[in-house]
Amino acid sequence: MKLDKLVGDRFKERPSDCIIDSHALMVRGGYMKGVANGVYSSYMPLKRVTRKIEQIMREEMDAIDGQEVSFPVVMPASLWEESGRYGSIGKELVRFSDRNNSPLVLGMTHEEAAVQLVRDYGQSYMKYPFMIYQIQTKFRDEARPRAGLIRVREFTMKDAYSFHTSQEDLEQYYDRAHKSYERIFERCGLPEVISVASDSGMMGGKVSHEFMLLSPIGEDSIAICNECDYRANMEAAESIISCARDEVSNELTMVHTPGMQTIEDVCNYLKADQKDSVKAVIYQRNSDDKYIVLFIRGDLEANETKMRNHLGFEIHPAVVTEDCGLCAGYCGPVGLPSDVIVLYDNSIKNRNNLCCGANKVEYHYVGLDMARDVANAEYHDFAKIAEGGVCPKCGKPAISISRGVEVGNIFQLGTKYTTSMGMTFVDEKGNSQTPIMGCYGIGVGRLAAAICEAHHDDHGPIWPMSVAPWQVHLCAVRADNAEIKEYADNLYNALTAKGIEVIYDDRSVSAGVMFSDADLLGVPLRVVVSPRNVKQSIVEVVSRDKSFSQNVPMENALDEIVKIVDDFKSKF
RNA sequence: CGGGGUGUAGCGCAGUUUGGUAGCGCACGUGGUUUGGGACCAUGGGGCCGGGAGUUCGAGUCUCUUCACCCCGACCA
Repeated sequence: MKLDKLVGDRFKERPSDCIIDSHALMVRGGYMKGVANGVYSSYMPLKRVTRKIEQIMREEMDAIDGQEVSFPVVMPASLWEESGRYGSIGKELVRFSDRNNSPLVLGMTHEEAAVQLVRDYGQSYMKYPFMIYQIQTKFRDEARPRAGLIRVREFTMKDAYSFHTSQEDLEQYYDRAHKSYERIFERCGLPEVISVASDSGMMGGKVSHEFMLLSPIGEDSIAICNECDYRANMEAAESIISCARDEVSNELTMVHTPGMQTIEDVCNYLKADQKDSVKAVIYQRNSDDKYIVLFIRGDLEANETKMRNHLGFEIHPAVVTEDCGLCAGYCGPVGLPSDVIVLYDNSIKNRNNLCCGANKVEYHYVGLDMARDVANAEYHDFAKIAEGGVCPKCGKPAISISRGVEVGNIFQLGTKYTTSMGMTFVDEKGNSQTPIMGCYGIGVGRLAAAICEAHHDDHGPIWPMSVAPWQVHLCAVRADNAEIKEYADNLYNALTAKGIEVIYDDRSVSAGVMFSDADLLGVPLRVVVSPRNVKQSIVEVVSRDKSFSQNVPMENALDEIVKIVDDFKSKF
């Protein structure tokens, strides 16, 4: 490819609306262009990167016995009604109608399509297990796309679905898929991606993992134990709090606390440790705005995901009105109105001598004894794990919290879709059974952005050889010089003939422009033909990250460069 | 959906307070001088100042209204 014909502008200034580096560099480097909020077109360099990522995914999916298939982007609403998701999913699912007023949806995920494709086929246990996958466009009408390709509305995803006759078989395959994912990220130049236990949310099923690139730009918080191998999404991480109890319980006493509405104010005013306080966090049920009050130790945060999972319905932070019977800022477990749902976190179980709201404006209690004063409370884990928290696995207080970009996930789906969509098979004994599913997804564009985010400098991306848009960036400095031009042309043709992917810059521009463009394209190896080098009868070969530099003799530059490229390919 | 911000050339921005010929830098075209880290001189092309409605002799600027985009939050199967 000749650089002077490469469609897409590269420029110096960072676009003002790009917050993260990968987005800015990919816009500046002529990789992509915004079309609408969260919708992008790709120019050739990005297309070549994602094509290589997709090819790696194909090879790894095929290696675990996957079969590539293709599902439709547009599906009839009736298919989604079978699983019940047509009604249960919110506005992220785009719904529209065709000319006959038949309702349609845009595919945001393809469990339904996968079951529809194989349910007639998979009627005998002998057909199992099998896995089908596709690499295709999805559309999710996200409330707030952001950060370039990290969170978009339209994106390409590799999604895979496996079908099994037993939980054991699913678990065995799930483990293979897990290892396959590790290989994919490693081959894409991101060996640092880690898997973390995650909350399965409304997808159904129990066990799931997210593959995370640790990065401050990430949208997820991850709890990592510094003492053992425990790693979990904050949403899923169990919070363990030791509950020491004072020997003597004081009497429950109401105290006047004028204007003290926050737990911090109250504790300062009462000279109490926040760990000896109970705070109320108030939510409402989405369906009818019924109030839900969570009581939790004052220094801890509520984990809304755990609350949702326990309650089994959606909630949102409450709007506390004057007449709802709850005193904002003074809400406590004693004397609460009876028409609210009350939850108690493990962190206050068995505690005594606590301070809490008195359900009376400007009053709090001290001397609260949970066992004595709130006798029939049930305690569960509703707290967010915190920095320095206790590891659920090894028990040491060694949890640290990091941010991460979710580049892939795997779920043990169970029978949610096969049951709702009536997929069955006949087992060895002639009994009808429901197949068990797993699903496995990776966002292609997000992975490309994550690679760029993890591997770049101020001047541009530094693509790993395995996903780089080209393998060699050939610069003919002073291409207006006939000797330079002829040599570089020949080298370009010879390298291309050897099957090496070369982007060739023979423009009559200054070296600065040439090198800046090369930096933005991030090709791992740069080959420079220039008057200075010709004078010494050499061709210069340098890596994009500057860790490698070698001058090869002009007369056998071709063979030397081929050798260097092969060497780089073997190191990804 | 709540809060904040921005819309002026492909990109980055000034001009808006106080209404009076549409500007600057980069990029792009042409001619020339340059040539190892985003060169220089000259000279060009490119704008419904996001859209609509108003006020006014006159609106990028004032009023109303809409739309789009960005950020924070909520949501995220």
